[in-house]
Amino acid sequence: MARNKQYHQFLRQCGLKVTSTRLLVLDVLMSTRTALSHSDILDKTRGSRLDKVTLYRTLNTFITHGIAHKVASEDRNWLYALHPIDRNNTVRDDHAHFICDQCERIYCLPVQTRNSMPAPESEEGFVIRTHEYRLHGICPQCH
Amino acid sequence: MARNKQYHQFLRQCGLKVTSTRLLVLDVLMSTRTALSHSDILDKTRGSRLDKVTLYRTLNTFITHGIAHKVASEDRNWLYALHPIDRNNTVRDDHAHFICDQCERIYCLPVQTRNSMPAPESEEGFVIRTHEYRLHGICPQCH
DNA sequence: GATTTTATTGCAACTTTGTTGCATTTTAGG
DNA sequence: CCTAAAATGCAACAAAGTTGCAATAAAATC
Ligand SMILES: [Mn+2]
Ligand SMILES: [Mn+2]
Ligand SMILES: [Zn+2]
Ligand SMILES: [Zn+2]
Repeated sequence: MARNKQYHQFLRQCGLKVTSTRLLVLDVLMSTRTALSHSDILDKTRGSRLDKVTLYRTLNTFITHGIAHKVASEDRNWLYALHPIDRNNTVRDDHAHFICDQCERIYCLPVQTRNSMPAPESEEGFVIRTHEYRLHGICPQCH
Repeated sequence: MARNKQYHQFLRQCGLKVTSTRLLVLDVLMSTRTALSHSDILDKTRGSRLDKVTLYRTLNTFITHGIAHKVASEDRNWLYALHPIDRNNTVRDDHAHFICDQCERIYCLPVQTRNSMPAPESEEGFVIRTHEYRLHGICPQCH
């Protein structure tokens, strides 16, 4: 409940009205290391009669306001996560998505940026603007 | 129709029965540069009364037999493509997916392998086995 | 070439994920 | 406290994909 004040301030900074739904969803997303699906979040908020449509809209609002982003899971639905934050509290938009082949959880991991971006091989006319690294393997939980 | 003989041989090599559906889908996938969705393929085969379930099953068969692979599109559904083939006719499983931000087409592009894989930064316990590069930008068609 | 075996196909019904329209409620600011 | 604007809940809908089952087509054996 001390958190709530911080979340409140944070939402207002983002130009959003503060609602109980937004505080709730923000808290769920804050308290996980892995990206969560819409139904994961619904499960974690059982008892708070949060409507599924409202949750979809809340997540989209978070995305359009730069609070969260979504990642496609291996079984074709969206997982949502807050933007990873650096040691110096700045948002890292250059990060990788680690997909555990065993538990299927997806983690947003900071990666070493010294690696150069893979360039298309002898292909002309492809102009790269952004990129996403998806890493597959085994996560610490499943090791 | 000269192609059909090649496809026929190819399917048998893969341990699959030769059916008109498989020949048809193989031909569609052969004759495109970009990954296609289930409904793209249905559209391109209109007139051949190919059932949607049969198409899903055919695509999955191609995947489990190493003929094709699927890529998640930006709007959360699967696009299917044959494995890209090298100059020396060997399958490249190390390639990038180029997503055009304008036309939303996805291309499988060979990439220079000299770039090292991005390693997780100071994170322990993540064992990377494979990876996928997703590159966003503008494709030659939309340039 | 006909027969048998086995895999593939088509259809209907269903599930899961996500969207739209609209009436009601909540928020923020004066 | 009052008001305008935004957020919410509900019902109905749409798209993507799956399951079970009976009918059909491929290929192996004779
Ligand atoms: Mn991420
Ligand atoms: Mn590919
Ligand atoms: Zn795991
Ligand atoms: Zn394009």
